[in-house]
Amino acid sequence: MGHGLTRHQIVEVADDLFYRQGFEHTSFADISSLVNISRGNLYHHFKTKDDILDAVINVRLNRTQHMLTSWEEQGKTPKDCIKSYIKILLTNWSMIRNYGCPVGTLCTELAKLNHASKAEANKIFTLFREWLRGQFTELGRAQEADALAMRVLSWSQGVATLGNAFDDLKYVKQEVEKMCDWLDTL
Amino acid sequence: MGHGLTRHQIVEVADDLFYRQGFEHTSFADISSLVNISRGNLYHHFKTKDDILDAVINVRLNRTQHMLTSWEEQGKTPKDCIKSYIKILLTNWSMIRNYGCPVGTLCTELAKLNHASKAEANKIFTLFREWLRGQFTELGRAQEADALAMRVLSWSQGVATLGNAFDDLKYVKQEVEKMCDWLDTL
DNA sequence: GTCTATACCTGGATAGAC
DNA sequence: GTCTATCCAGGTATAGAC
Repeated sequence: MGHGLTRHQIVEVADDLFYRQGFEHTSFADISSLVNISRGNLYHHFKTKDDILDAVINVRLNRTQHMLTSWEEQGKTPKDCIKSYIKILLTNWSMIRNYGCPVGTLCTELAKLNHASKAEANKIFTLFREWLRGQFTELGRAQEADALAMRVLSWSQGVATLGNAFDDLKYVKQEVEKMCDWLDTL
Repeated sequence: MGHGLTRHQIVEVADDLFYRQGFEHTSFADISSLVNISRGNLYHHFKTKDDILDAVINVRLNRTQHMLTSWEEQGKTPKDCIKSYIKILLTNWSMIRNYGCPVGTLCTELAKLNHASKAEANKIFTLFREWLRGQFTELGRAQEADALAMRVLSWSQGVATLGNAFDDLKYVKQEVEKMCDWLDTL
């Protein structure tokens, strides 16, 4: 199992394809052709497709953690931080529009496949949940912090799903505004 | 192309499998073995897998339409009707828990596959949307009826996705209550 | 570490006997 | 209408040469 540049590229490409095409729909041929290595060579780096998935989930967990940390560094108040989360609906709109929310769609796909890594994928949701809970706690809402975190999570999930289905940027913009307004009333 | 009992059974089984396993993950072998016919025979009834999908979407559209009509017959007020919609989260919890929302998950899968029938599947969302809009209009909220309909749709979508990911019935119950309370304040 | 070749299986789809 | 046999493409995975 390599740990070098090629392996890194494989995970990067797989991450992208799993998001855009779905895990199951992505083949070894898809990945290897984009990395410019042979199919057989892929197996030198990863024994199975499930191994690639685990590596992808790990990368997503790390990337999410870094994003959350950088939001905390940039935002002055907890509300600023939470708004950074809300606004990814717009920041990533060009992707969400076509492929939905990367977290939600992976979790639902793995749920249907009854995949062994389903629990790992769910951890990405948990990461967001606990971070949001922390922000609401800092806001002085310790008692209802988890419920508020879930509220923000589910709101954005719903908007991502419907924004994707109806391909409606205007709607997403309105909802993002509503969410920010709602947050300001807290 | 047959129109008899077998064809009906095929669509019924495919409907169930597409929901539980996903469209792509469901094979002709899966369907034919459950209908107790040979794989080859399946092709007597449907030329392609996409044809089966179209038939399934059609059935779902019809079923949804009937459900909406029966809600109107049962509910005395528009709020009763909307609550019938909200409560499917609990009525169908044993399925949502494992496989998510049948409408949302099909739409996101077809979006990733860039499937020709994506637009057809989205019509199920539209059916709910327009029916909800009608209910809010009757409630005397004509001007904001569509926005309210989208609000209800996205709220339930978000709750279904997170309820599925965290396998949390208690959370779903709380959200259903919150949605009903919110509706009562309108 | 990288590549080719290849085994093996499953899936979608067709042809033709009954 | 139903079946078997079969084709072909594509997918996962392995062996072994370089």
